[in-house]
Amino acid sequence: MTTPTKHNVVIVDDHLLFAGSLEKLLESFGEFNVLFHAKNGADFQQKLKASKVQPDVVLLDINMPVMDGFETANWLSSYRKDIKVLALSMDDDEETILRMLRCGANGYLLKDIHPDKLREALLEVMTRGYYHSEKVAATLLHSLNPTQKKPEHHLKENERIFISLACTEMTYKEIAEKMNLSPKTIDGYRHELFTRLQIKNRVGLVIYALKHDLYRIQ
Amino acid sequence: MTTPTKHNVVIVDDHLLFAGSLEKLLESFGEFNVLFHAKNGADFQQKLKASKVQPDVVLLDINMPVMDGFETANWLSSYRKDIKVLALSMDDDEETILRMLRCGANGYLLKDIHPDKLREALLEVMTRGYYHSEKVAATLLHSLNPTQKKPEHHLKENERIFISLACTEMTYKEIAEKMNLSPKTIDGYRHELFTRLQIKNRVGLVIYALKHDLYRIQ
DNA sequence: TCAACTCTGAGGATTTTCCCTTTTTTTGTG
DNA sequence: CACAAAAAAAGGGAAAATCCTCAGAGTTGA
Repeated sequence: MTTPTKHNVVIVDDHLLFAGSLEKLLESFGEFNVLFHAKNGADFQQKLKASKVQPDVVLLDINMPVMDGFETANWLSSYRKDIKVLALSMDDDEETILRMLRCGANGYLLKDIHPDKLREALLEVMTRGYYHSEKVAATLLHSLNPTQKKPEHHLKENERIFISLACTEMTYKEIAEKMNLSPKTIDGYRHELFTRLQIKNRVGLVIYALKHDLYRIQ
Repeated sequence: MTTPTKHNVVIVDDHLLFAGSLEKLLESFGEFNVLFHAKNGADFQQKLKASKVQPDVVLLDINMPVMDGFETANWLSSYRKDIKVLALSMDDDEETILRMLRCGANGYLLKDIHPDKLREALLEVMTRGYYHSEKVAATLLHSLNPTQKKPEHHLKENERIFISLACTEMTYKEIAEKMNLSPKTIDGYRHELFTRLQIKNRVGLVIYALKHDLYRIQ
């Protein structure tokens, strides 16, 4: 696959040295043309609006002053969806990766990758629309499997039932009827659970239930 | 990149005709060797345990009798994690795709793709560990952005704050203090919201908040 | 058999929540 | 400024939730 015209790239990074050398690297590949640099999101917004040529891809650092990568990606994805965003970061924790992707990044690259990977990622993000390294792909898949939150406190069957009913708009009296128990027994359940789970009121119970998957919204 | 030995593939699909032609296709690529066929998950289990050579990749149909693709992938990912699973299906709905990935599939292919894509997917799933078509990648990303459940009821800033505080174990009096308002004002907020959102008590408020992403667990 | 334990539930007190109505204060606008 | 609308606050009262202590009925196990 040959490309007649070069792909236009913009680099947004507050570290001049890094941005500069990144440009050299990109140009050494021969397929890319760096339109301009920006030192943060706000700077990027300005320069992008002023630029006659629009970039195909933006290499976006996450940690920046003034307007960070999250904000910038968010803005760009509403401003021009066709411009691809490749996030660059030192950070490989799930939280950050997912947050960046949620903000509309089309790919996520760790800064410590081999230069060839960068080329691969850039090309892929343009042809395929996305690129994710093994690490990121794994993270994505992992995020699908919400870590099994097992209730550490051993709950009896009736307690389980009571908790899920407590997550509805029923009063305790109604819950008692539904469970064919005296309201006073329900009173006892509640008190026991409050003590055992170290919570103070029904809201705490609802939050506990949701955290431990004893009740599901919708 | 050349491969000295061929990659071993197993096909699990109840449609003999499809499985047979798939084998021919794979062998026409020259890089793959089909170890055996199985007509469902149970059949696959048996044959895998009996086989001396272990496959590198399993092409797994989803819709099968006896033991479907979900179950099979699930089992395989606990039995032998190093055997890659490439799911094959006619189904392109988000639900199915995500479910299959959750069951441990390393890739998801629609049956109506171009044969070349199959080859690409097989090679990629072995080298990279995963493969996802544009459609699937888009689905994955989409699943990150839980469809914006926008509060249909327009909420004022203070109402928003109040709601999220109501999701904690604070009493209304404490919430009032935190918001620098009289408890009676909070009383008013609550009553107004109960009426407007058609809920009966604080639990209803918590549930509403969670549904509409005004409060997040953890 | 008897002590220990669990489940159930009663009595009674206090606090919090919930509801309805009215007043005061703040805010926005011509 | 003046006036209307919105927001904040208050009073009073009923219902629900919360917090104690205690007791009987059944089960279990040494």
